Amino acid sequence: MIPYRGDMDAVRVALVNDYEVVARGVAEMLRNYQNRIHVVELDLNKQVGEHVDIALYDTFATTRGDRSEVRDLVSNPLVDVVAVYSWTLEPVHIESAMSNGAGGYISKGLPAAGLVSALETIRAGGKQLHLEQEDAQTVIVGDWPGREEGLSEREAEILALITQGLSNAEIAERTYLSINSIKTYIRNCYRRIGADSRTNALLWGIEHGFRPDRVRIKHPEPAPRSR
Amino acid sequence: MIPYRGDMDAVRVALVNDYEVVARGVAEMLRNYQNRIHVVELDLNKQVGEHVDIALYDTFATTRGDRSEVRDLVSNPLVDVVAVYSWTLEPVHIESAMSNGAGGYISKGLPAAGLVSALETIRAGGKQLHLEQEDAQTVIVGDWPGREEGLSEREAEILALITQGLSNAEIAERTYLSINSIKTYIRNCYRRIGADSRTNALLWGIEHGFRPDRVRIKHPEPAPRSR
DNA sequence: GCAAGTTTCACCCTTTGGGGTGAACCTTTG
DNA sequence: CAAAGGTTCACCCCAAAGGGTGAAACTTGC
Repeated sequence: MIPYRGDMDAVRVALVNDYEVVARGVAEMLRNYQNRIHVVELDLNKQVGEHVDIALYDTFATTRGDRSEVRDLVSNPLVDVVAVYSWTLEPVHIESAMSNGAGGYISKGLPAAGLVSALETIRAGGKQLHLEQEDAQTVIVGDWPGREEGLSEREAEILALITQGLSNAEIAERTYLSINSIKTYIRNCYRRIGADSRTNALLWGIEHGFRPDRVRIKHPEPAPRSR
Repeated sequence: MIPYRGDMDAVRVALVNDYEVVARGVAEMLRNYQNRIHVVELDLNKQVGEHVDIALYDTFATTRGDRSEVRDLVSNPLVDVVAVYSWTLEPVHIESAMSNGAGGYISKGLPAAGLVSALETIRAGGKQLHLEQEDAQTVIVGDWPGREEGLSEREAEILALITQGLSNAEIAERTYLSINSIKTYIRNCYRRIGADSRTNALLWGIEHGFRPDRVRIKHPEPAPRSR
């Protein structure tokens, strides 16, 4: 009845992040596992537009700070399970995501095989948390804006949040880091890209792919005034 | 020999400013004087690409801070005379422009008729400085980005320079104003557009036409780093 | 093992930005 | 004439940003 048995068993996964290069990087990681993971295209609005077993939500530079993405994904009837994919592994953050309805939490530190295994396990209703790799395999990392320019993923994330217009305090809150860590990243980031001010860094970011592909930038609405 | 006597006498003028809406605003002012002023289109690079009697250089939010635009225009063999069009009328600034090769200086406070008259006079080799209107005519102002959103021209100029990535000190220097004036304008500007930070104002500016149409934004070059 | 890179954080100090108040002058509008 | 708006500036004070130094833990590559 079904032409391909492999496709029938493959986990249907939507990769969700506002930076296409990030989603593409994850897709690239999964390329060698096409018989086990079927990456589903998002619709024109970058939404999950067809049924998927798992929406894999990458937390890189989230454009909303209230974790509402997870709740939105959970409430999408086309999504069976939402799995959060993040470097942040503290229990308080994991709990927060789960309480928002996530059905899985996967560390970005896992190698591709571990990610695949985690997705399959979650789809099958098994263990939800996949935080550590189980053997010493080489971790193949994904992709992010600014990587070609020499930015680490964390540096890139901070710059992306600057490019969204967030203050240092807001970035610290968004990333669960200390303000001091943020300042350190900013310092390093400016040094790398040759910026000497926030506005210049922001403009550099806009020119180098740091603008989210979904335009949900935090900035003020116009204030009309009669003149 | 010449089909239209009017066109033969009309002053050929190129309107030069990095914000198209500004140039368009001036062109609109001159619309009722088409028999006396022929506005010449710029080429695809926004350069003066054909012979003109006068290049009218509007100083709104100049994207270069060293007055090199005037010198560049002066050295363009297609340009007979460069006239600076500005609100700034202090002798020191006028002298600076003239010493850079400008052959005229016109106040933006002149009504359209005064501007037309000034252009004709300059083209004819007469008086170079046209700083005050000679009678109480209604001043029809030009246009600038953000005008529809309720920004005054000065507020818009400051925001445009913020959007170019300049610091307050740099803006003060560029506009010949005190740092305190800049801060006042910024305050008022933020209130009008509903911004609470520079980065948000910058992002607003980008979304609302404050990006120069010629991409000569002051921002850093990439700093490549081997990784 | 060592060096370099990444991540995270503290602390010190300076610079830049931002909100407020007040004031003067000019122009336009009612 | 008065009010409103635009332009310009001073001054006060605080917040946010930014540069520096140091340190710890971990990972990766030589």
